Amino acid sequence: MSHLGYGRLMAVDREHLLRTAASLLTRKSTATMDEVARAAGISRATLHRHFAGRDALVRALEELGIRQLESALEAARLDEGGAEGALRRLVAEIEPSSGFLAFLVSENQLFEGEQMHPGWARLDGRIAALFQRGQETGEFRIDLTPAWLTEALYGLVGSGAWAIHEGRVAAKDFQYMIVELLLGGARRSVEK
Amino acid sequence: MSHLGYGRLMAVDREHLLRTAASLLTRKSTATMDEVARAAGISRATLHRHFAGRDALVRALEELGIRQLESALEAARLDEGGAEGALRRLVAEIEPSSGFLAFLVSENQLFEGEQMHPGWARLDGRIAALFQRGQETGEFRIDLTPAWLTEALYGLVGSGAWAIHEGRVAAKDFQYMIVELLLGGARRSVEK
DNA sequence: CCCAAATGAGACACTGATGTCTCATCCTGA
DNA sequence: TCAGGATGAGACATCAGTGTCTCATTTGGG
Repeated sequence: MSHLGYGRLMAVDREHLLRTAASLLTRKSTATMDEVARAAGISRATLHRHFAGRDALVRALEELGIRQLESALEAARLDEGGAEGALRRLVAEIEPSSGFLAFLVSENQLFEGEQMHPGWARLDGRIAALFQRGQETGEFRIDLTPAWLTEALYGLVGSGAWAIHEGRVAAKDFQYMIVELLLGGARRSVEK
Repeated sequence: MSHLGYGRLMAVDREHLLRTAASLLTRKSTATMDEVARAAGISRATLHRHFAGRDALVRALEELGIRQLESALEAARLDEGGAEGALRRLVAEIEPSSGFLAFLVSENQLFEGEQMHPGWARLDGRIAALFQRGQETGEFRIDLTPAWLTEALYGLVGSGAWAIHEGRVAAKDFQYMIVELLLGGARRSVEK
């Protein structure tokens, strides 16, 4: 018998379907429902049976992205050790999802007006809290607000993913580029 | 008689029309041709008489954005004085166009595959040259490539514009936030 | 082996946006 | 004043994508 949506026959793996859709839409944000279905190796009819429409699909992808970012935060153990080390771990954990997250951010801007998923606010808060902790321990400067540093992190992650995608920088430098710029800036400091 | 597109009667000011469209699309990137026309106070038919289609309009807007950014580069006098000062002037000059440029960047990503306007490459080169000059004078660190610093600048400008639009940070802090983060980073340095 | 669930393929209507066209009207310069 | 260019309003066809539906087929558990 079925409990909650899981019948006896499970030909399509919803999670795998979502990840395939995420991968495709990361590359081509305007992909059609038909293209998404084909990419996942299923028919458009079946795709519609799992997600009422494009909107529902994007919403589900949004939750996937939130889960991925939450996992990254967990894995980075933001509360442990120095704030700088925590930030380095965070960027490293975010990297695999960076392209997908950039897609979701651009989609979110389109949802403007409608209420956004509360998960983003929670995540923003946790990242901002990391910056604030760094400020309180004296590691980070206090004239840049945690909110701005959080936004800047998103922006740099997006720029990094894009720059790599365009071949302007090497993929292996992702982490270093972002963390070094975010932490140290472009200015050549004296004590280095 | 008319020479090249400029007839005797010029009821619609093409430049003003473009700026109105830019303003609207900056706020609502999915705006319809009809909405663009209404925003400019003209009919859809007239809009089509000036721009063959949505694509042509976006292309024209792209050139407007390139012109604006070029003007910003000129006004910032990138070759004068220290690289840091030049960068501060550049960000200040870019600020008024930041939202519009962010729109164009997102549109450009959609044009992926087709050849992009050569103006962007020229601008990228000029900005990258500024960072390189800073590296050669010893002002900037050399472990972050000019190409990455250029991308990072775009990303931070976009994040700044977005953060202000969302009300997460104050508009008056735009310049300071971006330049300080880009130059000095979040880390609290010793000599400050 | 059998049945029910799940899927694939395709037809269909609907929608929103686009691009084209016509015609009446307005405006401006000569 | 007048002629021609420019505009506004609207009709129209087109197109792509979406959402719904049906029906035949496949699949896998009991």
